[in-house]
Amino acid sequence: MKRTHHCNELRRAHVNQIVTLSGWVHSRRDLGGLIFIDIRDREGRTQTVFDPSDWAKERFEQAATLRSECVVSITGKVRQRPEGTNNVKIPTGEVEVMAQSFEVLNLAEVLPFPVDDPEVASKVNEELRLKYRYLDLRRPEMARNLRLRSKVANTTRSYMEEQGFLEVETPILFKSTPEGAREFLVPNRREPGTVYALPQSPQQFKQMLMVAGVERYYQLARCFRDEDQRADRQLEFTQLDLEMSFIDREDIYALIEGLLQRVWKIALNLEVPTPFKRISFEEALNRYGIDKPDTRFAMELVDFTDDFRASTFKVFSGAIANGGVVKALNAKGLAGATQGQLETMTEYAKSFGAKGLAYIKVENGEWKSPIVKFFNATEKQALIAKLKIEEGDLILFAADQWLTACEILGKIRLYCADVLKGQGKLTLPGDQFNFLWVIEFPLLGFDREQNRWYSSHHPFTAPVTEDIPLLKTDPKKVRGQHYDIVVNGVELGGGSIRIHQPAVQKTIFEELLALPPDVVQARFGYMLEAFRYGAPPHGGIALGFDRMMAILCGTPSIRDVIAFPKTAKGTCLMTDSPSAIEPKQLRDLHLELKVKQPPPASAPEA
RNA sequence: GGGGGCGUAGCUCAAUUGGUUAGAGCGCUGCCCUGUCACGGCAGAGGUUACGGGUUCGAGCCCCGCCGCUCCCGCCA
Repeated sequence: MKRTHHCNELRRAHVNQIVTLSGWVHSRRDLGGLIFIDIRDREGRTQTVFDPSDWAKERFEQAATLRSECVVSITGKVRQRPEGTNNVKIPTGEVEVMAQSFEVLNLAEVLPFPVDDPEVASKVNEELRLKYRYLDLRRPEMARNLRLRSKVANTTRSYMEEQGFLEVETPILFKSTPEGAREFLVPNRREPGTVYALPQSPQQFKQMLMVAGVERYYQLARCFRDEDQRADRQLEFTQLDLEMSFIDREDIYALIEGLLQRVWKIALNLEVPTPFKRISFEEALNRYGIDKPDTRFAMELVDFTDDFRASTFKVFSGAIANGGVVKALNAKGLAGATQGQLETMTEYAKSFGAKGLAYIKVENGEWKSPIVKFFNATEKQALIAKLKIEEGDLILFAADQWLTACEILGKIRLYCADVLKGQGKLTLPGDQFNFLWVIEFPLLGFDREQNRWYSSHHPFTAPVTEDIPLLKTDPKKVRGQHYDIVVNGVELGGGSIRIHQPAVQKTIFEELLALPPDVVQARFGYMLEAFRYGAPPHGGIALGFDRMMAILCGTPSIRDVIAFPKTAKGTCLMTDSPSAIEPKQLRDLHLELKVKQPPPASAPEA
């Protein structure tokens, strides 16, 4: 019996046809005389009916033994359901299949957790879901995520092809470039002591493709970073990686806006307006305290540096005298914050090196605060005017160096938003997507501990042309031609116009990043050489594909959009990897273990 | 590397200040049931309270350790 239709296909138009459905027993309702078996496949489910008058007693009893998740083929005649028995919850609910014959293709033991009940299944311990991922993926919600991912990948590829991009695969076995994220290393059997590294991104290869004259490259590229994980970070993840020649930033903006517009239309049937808003790094920090602002709610930071420059409150005026700033935000309606909530916010402030967190609770027409007694009338008036203070508000202050003060309040702003959401005072519509380009990042940051400059993005980012003279005089002021695409507070991706002149690249490596020439030669020599043979101006971007899918699927964790994700500790609970290896494998690789090797999985526990 | 949360039946969860035989719903097994779709009814089985110690007359509960999952900070050019 070969299947003739899938389980989401039959409608009234199919009535009287003989059909065969194949799939899993989703549920069985045995009424004694009459048995209903819902058969489920990837597409949906269909009700089949076993009527004893159609069957030999023995065969009918066999049908009664079919239980959840057995794999079956059922053949029968499609008919309209009797009056009043339609199931409006499923698309096939107007018809049913009167079973005439069935074949059990495989039995199923009782599952470790239910896959047929979304309410229960969505709450199942993730450890169990990961161990039995093949069952977890049977759940319609997870299957939907996989399907949407495939659809979006497909949409992305068509769009990129339409735009003249070539999909090119780059190596997974790459070389170690120990700047940046920790890498996964692969020992080389052929030359003891040497290793490959798995790429953190195809960055260098895609730039070489530009030198190669590919002009427009893209790839759904697997990337690897051996860092600790998060809900939105896995050891291996997928990026839409692309690079273009003979373009400027505007071309990238337009390309990505077009792509996201199409993806959102196809995945969610939503019209995304373009062009996206743009905000400079500096403005993002000033207003939201973070370089990936969630602009769906305001609660913006307000500057009070000028108002408190001469204040008798030394915590504020002192910070300003030290070259710092005073900033505040108004958490509207949060005057009732608990002691614990205030402590959490104070901890945020302290984690940035602040001594504490100044606040004002506006309750019963009164300003309740340990610091308000230090404020004079003018200062109070400035607060009321700029923060629009009203009954029930909670005002929070940061007085510190500019970046630190912004970041403290940025954290607190997000925390307050979470609290307000929990109290139902802030509601963000599920179909609101605030896309935003964050631009004009500083090209370099300064590491006080190591007393050296580092690239805030990566060392291939081109400076803004008019800032190039500042490279040697005031590196801190140099802006990079870098851009991040942000949606609802999530960094969806980032990229830049790259350096294509060997001299500029060399200056960055050797003079600013202070890499010794021999190190530069060993790591990047081939790039510098390549740039000498006619490198076109070029730039690109990479979008976190898993993150984008998580947003589209409405889930907080990228694990829900990756078929076989790893745990926070980097293990695969289904296959039990990583695992110990045989001594012979170590010998082949010329490796010796300094730690006691864990016992092979088959050995009994010691 | 650090901080928080969780771990009780196959699953989801209860269990008063530390006090009787650790309960419920779902699932499972058996019987009954011809229009169910969260089918219904009756009966039943199912527990090393993650694991190892400790305190106590007595520990699911308190303490120490350890394992696992998870969230966050650091980290992620």
